[in-house]
Amino acid sequence: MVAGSATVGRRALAKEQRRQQLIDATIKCIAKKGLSSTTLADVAKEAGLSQGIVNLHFDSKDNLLYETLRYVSEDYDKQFMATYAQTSADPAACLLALIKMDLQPSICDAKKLAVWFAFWSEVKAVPTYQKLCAARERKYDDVLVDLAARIIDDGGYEDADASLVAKALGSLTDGLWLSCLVDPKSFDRQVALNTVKSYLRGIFPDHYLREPTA
Amino acid sequence: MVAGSATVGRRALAKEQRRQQLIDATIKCIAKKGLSSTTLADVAKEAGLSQGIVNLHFDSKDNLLYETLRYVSEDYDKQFMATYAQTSADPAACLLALIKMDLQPSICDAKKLAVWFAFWSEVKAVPTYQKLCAARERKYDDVLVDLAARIIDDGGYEDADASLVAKALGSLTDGLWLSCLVDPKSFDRQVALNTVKSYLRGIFPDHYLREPTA
DNA sequence: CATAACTGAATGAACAATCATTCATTTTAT
DNA sequence: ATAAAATGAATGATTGTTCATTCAGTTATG
Repeated sequence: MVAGSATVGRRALAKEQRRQQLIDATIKCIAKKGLSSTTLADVAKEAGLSQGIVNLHFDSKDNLLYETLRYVSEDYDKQFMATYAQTSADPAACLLALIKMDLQPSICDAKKLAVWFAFWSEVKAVPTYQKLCAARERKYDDVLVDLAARIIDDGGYEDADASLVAKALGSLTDGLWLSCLVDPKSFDRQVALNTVKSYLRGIFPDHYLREPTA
Repeated sequence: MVAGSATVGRRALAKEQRRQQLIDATIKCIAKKGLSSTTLADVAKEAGLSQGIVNLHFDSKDNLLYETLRYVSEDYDKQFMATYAQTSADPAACLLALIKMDLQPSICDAKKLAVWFAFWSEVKAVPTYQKLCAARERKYDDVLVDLAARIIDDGGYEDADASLVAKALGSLTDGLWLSCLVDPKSFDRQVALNTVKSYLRGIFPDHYLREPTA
C-alpha cells in the first residue's frame, strides 16, 4: 500500500493516538452492539485494524473497558472543569452553564450515554467501576452543593437546602440523560433545558426569573 | 403430591413457576456478575437446576433476557397502577405516593436497578428493548402530566407547565435511582424523598407546604 | 390395591460456535 | 540495519444449544 494519505489511520500513529483510536472504536461498538455483545474483533474491525491489536495496546479486554470508562469520565471532567472555570465567579450563571453543558450534544448523545449506562449497570459487579463512578458522583455533588450554597446565601433563600438542591439538579440531568438514551426521537434539548430552568426559577426566583429564552 | 417439602425447587413446580424461578435467578445473576458476564450456566446454577434448563423453558438466552425485562417492567407497572388507583382522586397525594413508591426498597434497590440499567444500556442495540422501554417512559410521563395539570388547575399555579413538571419529576426519580445504584452506601431514602419534596414545595407551595416529616 | 405403561419435566454430557489471547512473521519507521 | 508496530492464523477456554437418557408423577390395567 502506497501514498499514506489514503491509509490514514493504519500506521504511523503515535502509541497514545492508537490507544485513543481503539477507545473510540470501543465506544462506537458499545453504542451499536451493546456491551454484552462487543468483542475484541468488533473493536479491531471498527478501528480498521487487526485481530490482536487490542491485546497489544491494552493487554486485556478488561483493561480496554476500564480505560474506556476512564476516558469518558475524563472527557466529561475536562468539559465540566472548563465550564466551571469560566463561570464560577457567578454561581447562578455557573450552575446554569453546567446544566447547559450536560445537555449539549458533546456530552448528551445516545452514543456516549449508552457507554455510561453500560458501565453503571456493572458497578455492582466490577469494584473498579464502582470506585470510579462513586468518586465522580461525589465530586460533582460537592461542586453543586457549593454553588447552591452561594446562591442561597446571596439571595437569602432561607428555606432552601443546598444539599437537596444539588442532589435534585444532579439527579435531574442524569434522568434527562436516560430519556435521551431511551427515546431519542422525542427527546428535545430545549425542552430538557427548560425543564431544569423551570426548577431553578421555582427555587431561586430572584436569580433565574425571566431569562431571555436563549 | 406427597409432602414435597424436601424437594422444593427440584420438581413438581408448575411451568409458569419454573419460568419465574429462572427469571428471578437471571435478575440475581445480572446484579451480581453484570449482564455481560451472565451465562446460562450461571442462571441454572443460581436456580439450583441443570445446564439445559433455560433452553427448555425459554428456547434461547435472548428470549430469557427479554422475558426478564418484561417481568421487571410489569412488576413495576403493577405497583405503579396500584398506587395510582388508591390515590388518584387527590392528584397532589397521588404524585407524592408515586414518588414514595419509586423510592421504596421493593423498587429502588441496587439489585433491580442493575437490571434496569443493563437493559437501558442496550436499548440502541436491541430494538425490542427500545420499544418496551420507550413505551414505558411515555406511559408514565402521560400519567404525571395529567396529575401535574390537575394540581396546576386546582392551585392556580399559572406559571407552571404540567409537561415540564412531569418531565422533571420523572427524571428526578430516575436520577435518584442512579445514585442508589452507584453509591448505595451514601444513598439515603429519606434524603432522596426530601429532595423530591423540596422540589414539589417549591413549585406547588399550597399543596405541599409543611407536611409532617413522615 | 398393586403394578405396569405412559407422560413430560429435568438432567448433564457432548457439540459447535464464539471469543480472548498468544505469537511467529511481516511491515514500517528511523 | 535495527527496533518497534502491526498482522492474522492458531489455540485453548468459554458458552449457547442440542438431545439421548433419567426420573417423578399420573393414568390405566389386572
